[in-house]
Amino acid sequence: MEVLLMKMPTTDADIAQAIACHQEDCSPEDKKIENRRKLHENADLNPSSPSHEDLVDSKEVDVCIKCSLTSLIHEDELESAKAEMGEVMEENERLKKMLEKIQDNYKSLQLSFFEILQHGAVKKSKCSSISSDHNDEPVVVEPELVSLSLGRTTPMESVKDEKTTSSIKSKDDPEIKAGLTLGLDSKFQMSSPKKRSEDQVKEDDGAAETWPPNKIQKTRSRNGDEDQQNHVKRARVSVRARCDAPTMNDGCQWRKYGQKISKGNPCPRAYYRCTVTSGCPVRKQVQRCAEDMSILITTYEGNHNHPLPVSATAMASTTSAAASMMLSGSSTSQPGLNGLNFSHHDNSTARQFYLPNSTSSSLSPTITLDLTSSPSHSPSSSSNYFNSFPTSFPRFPPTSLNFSSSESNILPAVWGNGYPGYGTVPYYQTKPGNSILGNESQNQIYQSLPGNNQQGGASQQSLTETLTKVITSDPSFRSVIAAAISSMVCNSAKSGDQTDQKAQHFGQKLMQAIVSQNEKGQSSCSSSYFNGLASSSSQTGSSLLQSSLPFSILNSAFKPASDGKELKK
DNA sequence: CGGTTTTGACCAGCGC
DNA sequence: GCGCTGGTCAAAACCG
Repeated sequence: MEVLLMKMPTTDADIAQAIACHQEDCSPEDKKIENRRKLHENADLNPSSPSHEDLVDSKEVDVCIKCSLTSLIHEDELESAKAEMGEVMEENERLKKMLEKIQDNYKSLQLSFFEILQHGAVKKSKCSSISSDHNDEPVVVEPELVSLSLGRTTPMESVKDEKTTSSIKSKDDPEIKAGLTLGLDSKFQMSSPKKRSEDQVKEDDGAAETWPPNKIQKTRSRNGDEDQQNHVKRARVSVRARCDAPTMNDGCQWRKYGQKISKGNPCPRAYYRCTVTSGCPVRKQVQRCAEDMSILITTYEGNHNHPLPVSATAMASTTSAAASMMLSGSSTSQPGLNGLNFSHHDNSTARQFYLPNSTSSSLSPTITLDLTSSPSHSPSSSSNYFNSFPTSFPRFPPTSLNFSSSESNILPAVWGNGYPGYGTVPYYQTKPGNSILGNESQNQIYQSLPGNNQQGGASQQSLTETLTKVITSDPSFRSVIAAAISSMVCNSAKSGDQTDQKAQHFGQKLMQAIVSQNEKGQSSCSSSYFNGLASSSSQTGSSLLQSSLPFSILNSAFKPASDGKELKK
């Protein structure tokens, strides 16, 4: 956003300069035309002048007409450019104010966050002593003790994770264990109880926080099973997107460290490691879909331990929020508990578009974000994803969210763009435990998703209302939706046809509502609110996203502890 | 020359 | 125990 603001002219002088530059940029041919236009303008002013009488040749007349038209076009262009500049300036001012608000709020929230962390550290000691005294009772995990880590792990957070998981260890229900250690770096307690107790501390200061240097890693992987334990327990987020490039440009820097032909797919799977910082534990696997080579399946694993480039935040927030949603779903994956009726499906369903069926993937919780719109390739993505639970599924079944765009199949612009450098906005943190969707929300999601809309021609307004309820009811889902909408909006901005522009406007309104929602902290938002925004913005969603996402997630980090309590139900 | 990619080897987990 | 498979390592090759 800063880059955008820098480039935008803010004064009339800037506009004049920009216009001058525009004129200077004209080709020599344009300049000739411009000179001739001026010549003929003079001639028009003095019709009786000899030069005008010389224009008897029809060709000359034609040229004159052409020049006049050209001059008109140029004037129109200038005027429209000026008008655009004016609009851009207004937009610029709005964005500046928005940015200031966001920065202020971010600072205050950051302060609050660290305060809570400090309080949590004090409470942890109390809590541990209490838990040791009351081993029979389930340990109540304080809201502050739930990991706020999503995407980026700070040492303080990792300490929290450690404490959290250690507190959870005393719980009997393994599902709840998994669910309460939320976050992308959540450590699913997949190992046997014996191993767990021994490895717990090692894991938490190990790869889950920062990937050890290669030599250390090698030593560790050769000597022990810490790494295996870690990678087994990490949540994975798989993103399906149409992409012609060998790999999606998601804004991060990756280094390929391996390639493997996997069973069932002729396309090799490539293994990448994040190289933004040397110790970043994030890895991703990239593989083309066996059934549709145009679909790229990118599976992310781990948390970035560094600030992300602006262009990477959309993907990171999406995957993080999705992971947290999925993990919280895992915690309540028993149908009888909350009737969770979306996103889980068994491996057989997942294999329709080929998901890794490896030993580790069957153990790792995996969520799939389907950003393609290929019902023919993945019927499950539009229907089965949100169907009832399978009667049996692996312990951590792949989980899917379908954000298919009905019109745009191309890769979201946010991910397809270049690498604009690091933003000033640090990677956001959230309280993943908040991501549990209530039944109502899930049903609303179910009903509002394109593939599941019973009334195909439902009005946009009702859809908006439904989305609004869903979004406002769950902060984490806000971020997911915002990122998904952003991707669609960006697609629309690229293609630029009329239908897409409608979708673009809708996305902008929705995202502005999300931003506003976060600013006001309201619990509901009427559809009239969206309507009021109908003509308020001409900005593309990508920039809005940058402002909205951190906000929504930060808000979610401070959602009252009621969500955490819901977890246990 | 430093960073990245390629590629064969190695290791661990799982199923039979 | 053996074979299969996925994931990772590390030396060599490649590239800017």
